[in-house]
Amino acid sequence: MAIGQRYTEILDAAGEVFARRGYHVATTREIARAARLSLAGLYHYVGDKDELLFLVLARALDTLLQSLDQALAAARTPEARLLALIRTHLECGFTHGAALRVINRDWELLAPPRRGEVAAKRRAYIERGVRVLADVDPRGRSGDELYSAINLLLGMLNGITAGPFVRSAGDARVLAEQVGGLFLHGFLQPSAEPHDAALALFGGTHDA
Amino acid sequence: MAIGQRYTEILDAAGEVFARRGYHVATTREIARAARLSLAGLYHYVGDKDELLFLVLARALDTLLQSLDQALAAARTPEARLLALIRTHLECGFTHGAALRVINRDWELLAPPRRGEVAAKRRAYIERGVRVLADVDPRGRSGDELYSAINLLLGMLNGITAGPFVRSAGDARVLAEQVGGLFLHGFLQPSAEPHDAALALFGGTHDA
DNA sequence: GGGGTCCGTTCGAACATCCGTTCGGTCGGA
DNA sequence: TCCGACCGAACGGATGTTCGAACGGACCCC
Repeated sequence: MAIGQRYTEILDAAGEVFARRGYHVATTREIARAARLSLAGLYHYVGDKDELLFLVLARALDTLLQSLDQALAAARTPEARLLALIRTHLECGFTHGAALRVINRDWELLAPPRRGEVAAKRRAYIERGVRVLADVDPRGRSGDELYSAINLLLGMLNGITAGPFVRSAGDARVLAEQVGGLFLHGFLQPSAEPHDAALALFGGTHDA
Repeated sequence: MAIGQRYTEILDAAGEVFARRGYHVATTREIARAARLSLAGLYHYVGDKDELLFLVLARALDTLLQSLDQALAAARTPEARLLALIRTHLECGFTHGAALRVINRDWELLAPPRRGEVAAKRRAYIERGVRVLADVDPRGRSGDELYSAINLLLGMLNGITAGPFVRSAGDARVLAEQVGGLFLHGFLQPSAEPHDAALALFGGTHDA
């Protein structure tokens, strides 16, 4: 492949616009302008608005999966692997927040043939999560239970990255520890770490 | 007020269509058809598509808040109150799943004046959650920490109700216990209850 | 080296369609 | 006769998409 540089620029622009405005509010004209291209020029590179969304989603999921595998390989203990998963997810949510937001909100808008492909990548990602959870699980939970648990965890993480929180990548590390601690030991855990100001870093779900 | 019955029928239809298709994909013609009304007939009752979304959201949030207050008043211990919150949220997500889905996905699409009103209701709901969490908190967490924690919890719950899980209201009770247990005691908790098949009730995030 | 020609890139302008919204009018009961 | 409920038909605008053409460098043949 080794796709042209112009091509990736267009995908970057499209991803940014999709994330900021949502698939249906974003117009092809707006995307073309963001890519510094005329409308017809955009259609020279891409056949369809749907294809544009697909490319953005596929690329984002690929880098997310790649980052995850890299982080998992570097971690030693099962617990560290879980922390790595959480941190990677948050980091991707902060740095490429644009793309991740599109993934969670707009991927169902894809036309069926391409949606299946994106769904497969999503499943692969969740599959990784299940294996990580299985390793830290003290009691032998069933696959379905682990599947549910990882969905709960991802729900928490997406709740963080979806809202207008802090977006510094530096926060991801300390934030991951907090979230991981809560997930592993629960809200009732007496007092895990003394650096408790971190959870206060991100706020709530506000409006404009 | 005591709004006419036809009016609430229209809101029901609109909420169902919004939930199934999303705000921008749903057309006023589709909503009119679902309400067994002509297009112009729909506009006799409602001035705007935006107003329609607002009414759906406002009504859903009102019933959610009302159900929550009712459940909270009936619960005795702080822990029971947290369970009640979780169960109410899940029940609303299952029975009126349509509306809740709209709340989490489409409320940002409202035009600014009405969006503020909905945001206020949202904040009121979260405020309830913060107070509930404050009561079960063993260490004295700050308001911001509690705020973050309730957002994490709601993220989990929305992750459940957003996906294509089981929608029977009977599941909500046992599911709430499972989720509540996980949130309070953590994933590492050795073995809380023996009835572990419940978490397996709901599946993952699939496609069509 | 020069003229000709292809081809990738880019554009302005339009086309077709769909969607939110409105207008004028009909019908039936008070 | 009035009035609210309801409808068929249209209007205006926005949006995804396409068409035909211009520009410019690469390559070829003489």
